[in-house]
Amino acid sequence: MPNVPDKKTQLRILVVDDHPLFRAGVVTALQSEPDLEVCGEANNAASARALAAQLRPDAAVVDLMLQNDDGLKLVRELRSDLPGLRIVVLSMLEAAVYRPKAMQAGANFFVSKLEGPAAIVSALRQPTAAPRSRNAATPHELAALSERELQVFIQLGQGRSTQEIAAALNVSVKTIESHRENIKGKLDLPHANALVARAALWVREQGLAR
Amino acid sequence: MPNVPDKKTQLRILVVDDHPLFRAGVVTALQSEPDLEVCGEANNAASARALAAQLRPDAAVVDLMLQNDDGLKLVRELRSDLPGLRIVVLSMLEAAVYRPKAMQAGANFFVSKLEGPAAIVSALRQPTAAPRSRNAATPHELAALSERELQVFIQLGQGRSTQEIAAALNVSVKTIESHRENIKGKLDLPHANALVARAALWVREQGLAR
DNA sequence: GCAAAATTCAGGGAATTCCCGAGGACCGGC
DNA sequence: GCCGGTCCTCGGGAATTCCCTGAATTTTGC
Repeated sequence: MPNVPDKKTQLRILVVDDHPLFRAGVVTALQSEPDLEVCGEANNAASARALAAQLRPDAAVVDLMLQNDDGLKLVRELRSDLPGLRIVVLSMLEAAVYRPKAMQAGANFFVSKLEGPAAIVSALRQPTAAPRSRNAATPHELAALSERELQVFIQLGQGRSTQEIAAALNVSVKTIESHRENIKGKLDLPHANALVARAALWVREQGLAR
Repeated sequence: MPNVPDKKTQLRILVVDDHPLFRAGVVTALQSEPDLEVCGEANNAASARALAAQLRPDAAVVDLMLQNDDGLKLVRELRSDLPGLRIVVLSMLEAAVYRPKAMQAGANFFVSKLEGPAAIVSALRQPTAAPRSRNAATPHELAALSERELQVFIQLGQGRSTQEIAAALNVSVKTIESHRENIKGKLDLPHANALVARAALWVREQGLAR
């Protein structure tokens, strides 16, 4: 029943997102384009890699915030597994912070979820930009934070104690203390209270609040 | 052109979500059900209220995390505007935390975005659970704080250290420590980080920042 | 493969937090 | 006028955190 366009020009796409509703939205949007074909869907990193290896799609649309996995790590792995893969990263979070990280991890495009389906379709059709790591302008002040530091920063903003964070991340309290110090350095914050207050506001803006 | 089922049994639904992709997913899912009809879409609180007033839908599907607006506030307003409206709240965030908040704000159902489209459809078809809006208000959870405690609380929220606050108020550090302890007791906060984070959010809401 | 960055943690003194207690001021009620 | 309650102010002291230095290991970037 479905029309079968020229297979040479049809892009086969893998969609990775752990939110069923959101994934459905993406798939619907892509399926309505005749030159795009969703060849697989995954809701976690492991099945994404497995499907990618098996299906060898032309492109992958990957959500950064996977429930149990690290989206950036998945991007790196996919880039390593299939160097020619066109990777479009989606993220709910602030583009200024995560675009550089995503691009550096090997993504070809970054689309905010605030943008519409057209942005994804457009990205998929773009002549493949090299996985340029050179991030464009205005790096957000928090872009300087590493992934781990961001995790700690978020939990601080949620009002958790150093001890609680250490327990949650399964590392020593000393490690969290180090992260706190590094974050303070990168954000130029004078002491603990300023750090927590700053983190709380950011977390609120990002909708990550308790 | 469109099929026109029995108007008595067809539910007219307003979809509110600021993420175009996500909204598309929801709309697609609902439109595929013959007894449901999406009569309007909004991407912010203001247009949601306007559309609700104009279209008078039977139900609304509302995302809790709107970029520039407060989803809970919108739910309260919709409940107040159209007491008979069936409100289904969607949220990316932790259900255990936000379900009670949403229900108290006047929602009839709460669906996690981790659940599929079926959960929304199912919720819309449920016999309406009482809205039990018994909210009235949360006048000032901070009303219990004394004048002095409020001063300390505000400065904590502005990211100042105990020492800085003591200097600013011309009292001993020990005094500020006491105030901190009393505030923690009154607001039922477990430790310093929770206190500062809480204060930072309140200070921002009141426009007292920096 | 090498340099840089990230992540992990230790040691240890300084500082803060946290709990217990307490004295004087103020205020409304009996 | 006495009494109970709250407020504001501090002290002692143990527990905890902060903060700085240093460092080993792993990961990432050319």
